[in-house]
Amino acid sequence: MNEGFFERAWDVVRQIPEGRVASYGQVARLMGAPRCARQVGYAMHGSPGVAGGVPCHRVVFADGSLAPGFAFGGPGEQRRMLEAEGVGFLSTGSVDMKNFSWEA
DNA sequence: CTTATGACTATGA
DNA sequence: TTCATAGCCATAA
Repeated sequence: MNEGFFERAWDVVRQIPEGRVASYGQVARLMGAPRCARQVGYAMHGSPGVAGGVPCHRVVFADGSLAPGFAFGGPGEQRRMLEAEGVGFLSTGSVDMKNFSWEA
């Protein structure tokens, strides 16, 4: 069951429930690599996308910020998708992790 | 084998 | 508060 590092990251992201967000460090920790947040982000870059079962749009920075410039069709697009799932945002433009951080 | 890169995070100015 | 830098580690060349 040992697949590549990337596929393991996708597997964790796949477990993120709708209307919830997780930070790269959180995903990295759940996959057994708490120091590999960067590699998780890189895995999202190489992810098959939401159509492939990897809701990379639910993965955000540790402070709730979104990935600038590398969103699906635009930085505002990712925020729009999260809002559509019920995720709340702060006036700072970051996700309200205080209430929507994935706990699992 | 070594070097370079990067959708991160923590810390300091 | 925002901006810059250092550290971390997997992948590619």
